[in-house]
Amino acid sequence: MRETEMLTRGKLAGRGGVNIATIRYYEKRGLLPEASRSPSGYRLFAGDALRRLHFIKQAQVLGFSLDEIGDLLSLRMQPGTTCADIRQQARRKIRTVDDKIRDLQRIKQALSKLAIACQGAGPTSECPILESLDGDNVTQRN
Amino acid sequence: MRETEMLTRGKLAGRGGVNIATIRYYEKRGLLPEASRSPSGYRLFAGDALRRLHFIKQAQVLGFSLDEIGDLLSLRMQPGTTCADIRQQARRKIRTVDDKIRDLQRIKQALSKLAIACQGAGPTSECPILESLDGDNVTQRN
DNA sequence: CTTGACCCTGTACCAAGGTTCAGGGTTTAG
DNA sequence: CTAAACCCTGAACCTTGGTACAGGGTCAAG
Repeated sequence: MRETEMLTRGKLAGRGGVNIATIRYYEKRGLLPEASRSPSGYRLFAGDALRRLHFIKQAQVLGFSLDEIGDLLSLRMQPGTTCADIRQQARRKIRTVDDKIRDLQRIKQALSKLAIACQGAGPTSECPILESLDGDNVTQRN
Repeated sequence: MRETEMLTRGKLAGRGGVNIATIRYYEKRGLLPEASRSPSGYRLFAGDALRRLHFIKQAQVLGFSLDEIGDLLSLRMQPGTTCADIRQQARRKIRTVDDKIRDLQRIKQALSKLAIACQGAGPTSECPILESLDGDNVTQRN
């Protein structure tokens, strides 16, 4: 293993595609590890912080809140937890992910149906999106 | 078709599982149709408002913003648009939905891998969630 | 040895999505 | 006829997830 390159806050932000202030914010929230510091007090992040940052951003797009993302991240990391705990947590998350996927597929189907139903060149209002999109047979967590 | 039952704001909120104030808020944002009013000024929603409310809540869980949900809803409804417009919009949405599904599947896989890797009863830190979850080969819209 | 591009901190501010409040009518059960 | 339980409005307030600012050090190029 070669010495992982250390990143300043600005570089980490740049590579992660986020605002520089966001890094400080995530660090404060515990989503990024507290960076070590240079003699002059500059943050120095190890390369794994970048991977974490990517993960956070990805999960966020999928509708996980920062708190939930914190949970996901801490599945690893916890010093007092057993593998069984982690397995259980992971399975819980898998279930909610599955639910989301199912709901998205339903939406997708509805949209496709709409696109197909809408073959003509006529005016709208022949295009019943609501009728296909709803129906309350839908996952209702929360 | 029997007369659809009219719902007051409170009933609609109750059946939709949302705060009563939310109804007013959605109405103002144009996500719910403006309700007709009783002689004394009480809102009266038709049954279709409840279906819409369900749809909004569902879509929200999936990471759509209220603005995007507004777009989805207005795919129908627009008086000036042609079917071709709608088809195009629908296809755009389908693509973003597909992306979300793909990302979720990636996360799910990672979680499954974690659950499997974590078969033992040992202590944590043998459970590398980050290692499986990331990898920057991930959809990066925004 | 200075100037521009960084970095530090604490604090203020912002947008989205709601929720609560104040002040006031309405309706319905007892 | 009155109290509880609704509903109305405008406006203030709250949480989440950031962003921006002020006031001040640091470091690398010229």
